Amino acid sequence: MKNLIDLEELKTLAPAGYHIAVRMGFVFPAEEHNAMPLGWVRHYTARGFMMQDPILRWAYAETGQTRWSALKENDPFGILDQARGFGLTFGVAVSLRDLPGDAATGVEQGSRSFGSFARHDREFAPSEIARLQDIVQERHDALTPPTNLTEAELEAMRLARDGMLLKEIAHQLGVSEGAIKQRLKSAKLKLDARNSTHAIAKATQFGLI
Amino acid sequence: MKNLIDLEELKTLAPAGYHIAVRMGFVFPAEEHNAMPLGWVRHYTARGFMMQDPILRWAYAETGQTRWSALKENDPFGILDQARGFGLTFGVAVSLRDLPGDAATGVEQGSRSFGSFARHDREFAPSEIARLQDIVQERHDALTPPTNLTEAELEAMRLARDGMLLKEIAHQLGVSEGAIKQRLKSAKLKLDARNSTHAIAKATQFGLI
DNA sequence: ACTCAGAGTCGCCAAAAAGGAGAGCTAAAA
DNA sequence: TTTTAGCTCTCCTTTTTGGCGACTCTGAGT
Repeated sequence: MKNLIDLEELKTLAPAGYHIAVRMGFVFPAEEHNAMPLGWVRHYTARGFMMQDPILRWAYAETGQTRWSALKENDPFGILDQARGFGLTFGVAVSLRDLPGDAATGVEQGSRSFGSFARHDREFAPSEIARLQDIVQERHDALTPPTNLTEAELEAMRLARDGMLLKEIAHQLGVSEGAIKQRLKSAKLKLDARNSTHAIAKATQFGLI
Repeated sequence: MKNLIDLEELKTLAPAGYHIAVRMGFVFPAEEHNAMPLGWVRHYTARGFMMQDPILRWAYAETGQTRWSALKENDPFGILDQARGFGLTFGVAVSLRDLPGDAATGVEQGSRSFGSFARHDREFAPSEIARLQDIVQERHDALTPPTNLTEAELEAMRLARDGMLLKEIAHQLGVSEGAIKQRLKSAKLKLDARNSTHAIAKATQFGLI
């Protein structure tokens, strides 16, 4: 899937780094964009900060926007202080979710997306925060998975993903090669993909296969 | 990539459910297997339990094995009690990581994998726990990514993943179509893949592209 | 009961794309 | 120097794709 995020704009809006997680599932997101400083990522990962991170804690619990500075009292491990040592001085987080039962998305349980953005020099302006929220919302919407793929189409894609030829897939599923072509063609159409490789990459990122 | 986990065996070992995350990145695992009860997943997700989950907290901080019953004193939100209402009565978690700087894996920062397993009727036996740890370790090892792919090979796969034709990729990168074929061929060899679609699926799951 | 639309299946054909073998060329490592 | 890995190219084969039409089945509406 093409990266639809304007990386230049994000680099301008959050010059010190950003982290975006789109459509969280049970525990993990459908897509992740991580441009936090490498030193911070190592520091953070090595210490397992994830479970104490006040930003993630907020993002899982709330919806809307917050400056990191508003989370200070909820940071017993001083993670925000340590982040400052990596140029992550001022920050803002946005979090959003589908409405539960939103028929348009076909997602029963609304899924959540959030982003965290940092700069070194000053607090974020309200207009910048609004734009960042829009960016996360756009990506959230872009990853709304199609729900009309049939099990036959998904199964054909699963086997193609594992490197099988059309004739092998056809034999394994007990149908003609033409039928497999038709299934993949239909899947490409539904996924708005240019070829089978593209369709399979998209379906994988959607968590469909 | 084929699912190499013996689902039947897991179903026998953890009849009430299991959740395995292999090779965590910053926030995101290379692979996730979730067979927890659907009701529990909804309950858990809707309430954002992830950030308070004593099992995840343990898994991010420790290495080895632990019974859920040993985590009770570290569960202020009573998540383990609530899990019991979904048949998740007895449980065990295992967590493991590469040694930092392990040359064999080529991973600078050792990555972490963990699993959580549940049954309704009794505590897990030590031999069962050992077997579960082996299963997670096997999967962890299976997902050791190859490190010898060149940037040229990765770039060709990225563009192919996004649906571009070989001639388009060649034009965009300013080389011949034959060169792109050669790069993909080399990538297929290194990834032990049967064709480009397979190679791209593998590279994606390894987090290489 | 009847028609209609849509989805799924299949075969055929021609064109496009991908894959495979082999060989030359270069730069860096042993 | 020899070796090795990476890149490039050409020629040829295999696979995939797109377009067409036809058949079946099912469910919705008339």
